[in-house]
Amino acid sequence: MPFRNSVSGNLLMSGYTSSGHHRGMLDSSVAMVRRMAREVEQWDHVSYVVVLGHCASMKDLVLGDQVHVQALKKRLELNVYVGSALVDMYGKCDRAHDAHCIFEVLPEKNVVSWTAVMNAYNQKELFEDALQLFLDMEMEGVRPNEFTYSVVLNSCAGLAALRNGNALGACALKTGHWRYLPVGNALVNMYSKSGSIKDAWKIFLSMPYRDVISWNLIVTGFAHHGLAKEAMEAFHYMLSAAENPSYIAFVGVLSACAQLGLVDEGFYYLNTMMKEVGVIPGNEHYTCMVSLLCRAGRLEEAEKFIMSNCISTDVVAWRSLLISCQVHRNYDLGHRVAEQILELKPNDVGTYVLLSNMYAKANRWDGVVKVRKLMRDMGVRKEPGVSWIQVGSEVHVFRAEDNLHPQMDQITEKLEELIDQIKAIGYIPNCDVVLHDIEDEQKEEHLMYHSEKLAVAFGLIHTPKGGTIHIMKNLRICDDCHVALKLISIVTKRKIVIRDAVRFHCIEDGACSCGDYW
DNA sequence: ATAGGGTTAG
Repeated sequence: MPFRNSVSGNLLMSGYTSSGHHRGMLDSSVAMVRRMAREVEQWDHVSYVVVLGHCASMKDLVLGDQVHVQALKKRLELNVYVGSALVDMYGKCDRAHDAHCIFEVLPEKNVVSWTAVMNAYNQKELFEDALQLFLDMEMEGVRPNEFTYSVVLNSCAGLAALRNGNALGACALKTGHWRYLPVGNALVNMYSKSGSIKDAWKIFLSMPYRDVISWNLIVTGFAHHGLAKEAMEAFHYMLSAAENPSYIAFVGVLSACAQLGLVDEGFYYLNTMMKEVGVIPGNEHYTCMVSLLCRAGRLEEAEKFIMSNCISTDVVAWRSLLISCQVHRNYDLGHRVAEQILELKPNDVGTYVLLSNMYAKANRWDGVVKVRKLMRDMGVRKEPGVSWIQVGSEVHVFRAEDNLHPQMDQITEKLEELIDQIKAIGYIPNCDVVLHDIEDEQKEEHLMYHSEKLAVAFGLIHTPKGGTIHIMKNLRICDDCHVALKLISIVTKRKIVIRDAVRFHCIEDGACSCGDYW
């Protein structure tokens, strides 16, 4: 999943058993509906729970709604079992709001009801709300069990809320819930997505059992952190543990190779996958190969690779090439690729922004204006850049040129001080990316107020000396911020971990783990 | 008898 999820504001902090009279109920939904109409008079609350479980696993909202109506007629919707099953069904059918409404009116809520509604929010990527529900549940005195832990750890992973995740991890350790495989996996996932790959690895090693998901998580975790060697080692460790190498693990290894431009290794794994392991490569793998070739500067080969590997209709693969055209300043190919993408997906915001940035880099201001007009005509708007940082039990959110934060004066002052300090050791604002925010006016100070710079300044004020600063961002970090953050890591002697839309940048002593290519 | 949980490219 791309790390695009954002946060909203300052908060925080079945199956069917074929026994008895249920036999044969699940032949098909149509048959079910008919049968329901015939037999519904005889249903008790257990029947409802079983049928709703079926609707949930089949994501059959049509049937689910009908069962709901019948349950209302019989006044069974307030039964804690039926109610929880309804919450779960609506959650799984992507109707978090309905799930929450049913949950709200339940007179008796147990840990299952709470877990089901939290899960419904996770499904919708409303991780902040899910986490808040967990806190509410604790206030009500309902004790979490292993199911709850794995769900709420997932919310933390989605928010990259390391502090909450850590606290929950400590509880899971104390209560022993961490021994359950899904909880262990959720912990590995949470640490990895929150920027603490070392802790993810620690948990992974201490897990009493591992399954293919544990292995996939650790391989892709290393990959996201740009630790290609470790990803490959984990992959081979996986093989030696007699775990079948999976489709997903290969995605991890290939993306690790792509990040470091290890062309030979990448092709070696692609061949191994097809010829020795018998896993059929999919779009994900081919896209990794495209970015691998791009990373090595072999753009024309990358283009040929897309055309000859059945992914010529895959926007992600083309966009990977487009980004690379911008990085390598190959504007002719870039234009061709942008046209290609817009033919496939005329409203693709990212493509317009990249195109405009390419024009800006080439000082083609006429082109920039043209793209802006085109965007307006097409009615596409750039997604605003948002960065956030967790300090204490609160998440603080910054938008580019945000002046909404109550401590904005102090933050600006700190930032100006930092900019002066890094200018003294060679920082020159990089105007290429002034138009990163294409909707905005072309003012110099835009660079200075990119959301990640604000978040770092805030982090420096509010975290203990020498502590690592963890920042999350919904878009990819821009060139100028990347340079600035590297220099800030020198003058402040701080480690800065920033997770952007696609990967982690671990910045320390003036160097970044991405090797300045992303 | 009956309800709830984990992984995938950019």
